Amino acid sequence: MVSEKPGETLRKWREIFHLSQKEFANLLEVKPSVVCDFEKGRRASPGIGTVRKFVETMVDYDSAHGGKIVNSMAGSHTNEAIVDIKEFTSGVTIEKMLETIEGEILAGSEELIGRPIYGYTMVDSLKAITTFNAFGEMYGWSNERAVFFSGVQYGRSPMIAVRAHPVKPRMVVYIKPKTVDQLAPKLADMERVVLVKTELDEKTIIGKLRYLK
Amino acid sequence: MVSEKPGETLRKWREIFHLSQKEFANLLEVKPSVVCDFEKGRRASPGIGTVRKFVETMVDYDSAHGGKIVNSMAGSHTNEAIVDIKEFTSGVTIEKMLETIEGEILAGSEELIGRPIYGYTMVDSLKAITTFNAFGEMYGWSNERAVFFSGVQYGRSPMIAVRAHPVKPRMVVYIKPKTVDQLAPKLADMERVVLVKTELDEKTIIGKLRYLK
DNA sequence: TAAAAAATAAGCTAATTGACGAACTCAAAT
DNA sequence: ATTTGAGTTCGTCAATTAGCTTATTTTTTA
Repeated sequence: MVSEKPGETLRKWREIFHLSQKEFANLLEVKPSVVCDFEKGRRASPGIGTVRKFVETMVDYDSAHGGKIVNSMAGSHTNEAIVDIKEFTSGVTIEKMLETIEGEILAGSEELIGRPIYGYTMVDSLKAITTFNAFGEMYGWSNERAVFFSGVQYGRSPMIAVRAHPVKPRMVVYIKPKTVDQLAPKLADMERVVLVKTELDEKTIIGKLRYLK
Repeated sequence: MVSEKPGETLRKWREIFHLSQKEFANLLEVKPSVVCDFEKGRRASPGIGTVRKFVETMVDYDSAHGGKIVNSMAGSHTNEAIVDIKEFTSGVTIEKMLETIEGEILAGSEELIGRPIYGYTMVDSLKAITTFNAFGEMYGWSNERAVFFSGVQYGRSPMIAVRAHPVKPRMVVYIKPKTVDQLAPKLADMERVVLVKTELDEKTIIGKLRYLK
């Protein structure tokens, strides 16, 4: 929608949802001419409020009819490996994060822990590897984030995965690792990632992180 | 950005790009107070033109600095940015491809242009970046392929993306670039990639390539 | 602690949006 | 040949945005 021709995009969507201008206008509680004006680009730069209203109306309409269209689009492959994924509304420093999760630093220099991160992803290590490529969906809207791995044995494969993947998080946290192989901190240093372990369990961590914004 | 609080989102992004309000305002060619107004929500529903301007400015700024941030986001999510992606049923030489798209070579030695490629991907540079999906899904069945970039400004960040990504195409085509930064051919040479520009537009190219098999 | 930088706030103008409704085109159906 | 319905155009107008300038407050940094 944020394109040169938002009107054309809007029209495409309306057509996908099989709505006439009149029907759509009724749902929106505006007159059909308004819909037309937008589609034909009389208003070149609609406010995002308007855009949101339009999109929400179509989605609501679709859910009320069984969600056929939306479901067929959403990557409904909810990845089992991803336990939790969240964005913060503002940056949280790695330092702050460390306190919150009672983490112990395994790798990462002083300068790195001042950097802000904007969200986190919690992954079940075993599932991430055995099920298909969870690493693609690991990143939310920012990769300036922390990635938590649970079910860690030696902490080798998670770091190798991070190393192999083109997108790097800023912080990797091992949840209750059995032991930590000496290779892991070395890889973390190479990637300039802060590597941390915590003895808290998954639920406790999620609970504590809820109050970070 | 199309959220309840576009201002907060905007700020988050500005911070990720490590820009002060003043710096960002300078890039946008507006006064700092304007940036503040948006971030603090004095304008609740900015036009999508404004949104686009803001995003493009950040992306351009990033490209001019090596595209670190944008490149590091590559990998996840869906594929709005991919305009077209196709596999040939047999190998087509780069030479043949050049003729077809009326391309002009910017980098790449004689020996390279005899190599066969097996498909192509056409990417909208801006969308690749603004929709955060980018270069992860660029490769089809074979990486022995051409990658077309449309919406190229200076051709810097596309080549840097290629350089950063573990999988390399054989051929990179810029569709109607504004200008081509001298860095691009250098990077292409390093990667042993044939770099080409064409003045044909996307649709024409897709049309012509349809008849290659 | 003082000075500098960054961010907010407030007030103002011009341009644009968001909405309406009436008149209009164009195809298809009667 | 006329009706119907979907879509378009356009004049109008209040509300909002986009921008400026000039303080003022908050946060950093020296």
